[in-house]
Amino acid sequence: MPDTPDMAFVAGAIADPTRGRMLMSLMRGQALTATELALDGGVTASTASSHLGRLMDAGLVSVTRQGRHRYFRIARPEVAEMLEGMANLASSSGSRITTGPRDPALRHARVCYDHLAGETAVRLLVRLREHELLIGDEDSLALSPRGETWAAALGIDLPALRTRRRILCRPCLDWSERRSHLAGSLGAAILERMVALRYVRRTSGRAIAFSENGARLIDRPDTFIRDKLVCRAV
Amino acid sequence: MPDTPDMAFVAGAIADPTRGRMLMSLMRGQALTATELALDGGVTASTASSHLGRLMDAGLVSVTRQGRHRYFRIARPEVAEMLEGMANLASSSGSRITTGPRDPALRHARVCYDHLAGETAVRLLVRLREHELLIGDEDSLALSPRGETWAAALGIDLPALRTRRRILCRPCLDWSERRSHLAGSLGAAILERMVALRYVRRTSGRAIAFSENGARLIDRPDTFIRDKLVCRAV
DNA sequence: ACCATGCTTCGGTTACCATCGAAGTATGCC
DNA sequence: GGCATACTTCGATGGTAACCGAAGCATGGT
Repeated sequence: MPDTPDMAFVAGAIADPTRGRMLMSLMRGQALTATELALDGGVTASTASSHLGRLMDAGLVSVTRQGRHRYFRIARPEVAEMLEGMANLASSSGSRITTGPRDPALRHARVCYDHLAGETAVRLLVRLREHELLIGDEDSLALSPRGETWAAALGIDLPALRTRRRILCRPCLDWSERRSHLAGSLGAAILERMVALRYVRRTSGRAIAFSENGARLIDRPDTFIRDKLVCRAV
Repeated sequence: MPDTPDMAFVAGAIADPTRGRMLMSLMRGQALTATELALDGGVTASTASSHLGRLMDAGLVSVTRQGRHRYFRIARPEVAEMLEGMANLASSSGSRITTGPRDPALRHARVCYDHLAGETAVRLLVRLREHELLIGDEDSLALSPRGETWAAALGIDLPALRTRRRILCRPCLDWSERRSHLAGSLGAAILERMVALRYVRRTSGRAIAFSENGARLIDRPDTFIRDKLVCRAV
């Protein structure tokens, strides 16, 4: 366990309502400009600039410059995971009222940093386990050999994922559904491939919409991919 | 993702060096009195009392009264996991110098909230995977059928563990070794059993010492348990 | 060159928080 | 009952941080 001063410093970066709102906006997985973050945070540009400096000092966000625009992102997946953990904790410490987004579209499907969240994401995990593409309990997941074939067929480079020091199959508690969906590097890769294949697209804001193929992949991940392979073989 | 004010409030509870030190002391897994925490935090009793109130308000610690003593603990395993994540993040954001405890005894074996940490804990995970008691990558673990038998033989009630909403096999980055050891409800249960069997005992502070049986369990988890079973069958 | 836009820096104001000593309350021991 | 210990509450003090408007700098468009 490392030094506490550093931990308090990192926690301090999160411990302000304005910076918290900024981080939540960034947790949608998209880069945002300083002006956008000022709006989301509800402060002026000068205040936002100061806050963004604090977040960068703490290593929570990184910046890319493009002309006069400054684009900010969550710095690393580990940051997103820690923020998820803290947000879940914060939520569960309070009342028992329904938590998570109120907007039905967001409850249905949204992005949680870099992977699918919402009802459809929970259902996808259920289906993957029913088809024995993922094995183990909901709290202890691993890809089966069949799952490896499935992921490769979807176009996911598993060896590349495994070179990264990041959990492959990480259950993430979906607070709106109070069940888990799939996070980790595999969860991120699945979303990435679905975007690339145009099986999903972002609607305004944070919700996600599925194409017909995307909906079928969610519902019948095994047979959907098998049908695709058969079509290619013919 | 829940509301940001709650997250900022929780982060704010951690965002003070004194409270950070208190939390780190509690991360050793033992209950501590207010006076002990005042000493560890380096403040007077009145300051400590105020800080402990803040930590309780945030749901990070809980208190048990026994006569005039107040015993504080980390409130829930989820809190410990979030603190681990944040501490690891804080450490990795900085320099590349060697992190983790300097004390060789602590590097060798210590408790990280409720499970074994240190060189021996990393070695145990390696051995469990070599013997195919745990399968999957270091970043994606699950118990094998052989592993289920092994855990039951050690005296671990797996069905009971599985009723809990908590990850069974969770890799936890051991910062002193920069490799993973086993956390999660199984990691906690293994330590609990080893304590009950007197295979390990706490030394002063945070380090842990192994009995001969404990050392053999770490080195040869499979054959050690098999030998034990054979002895019982004779 | 001029103007607009995005963003940063500066300086001032206000509110909040961490600290402690003193006093108070509850518990335990003799 | 008296004293010691553990801990909490109160009030005062000092320091820090969040906020903003104004000014300044860099980039882009005409």
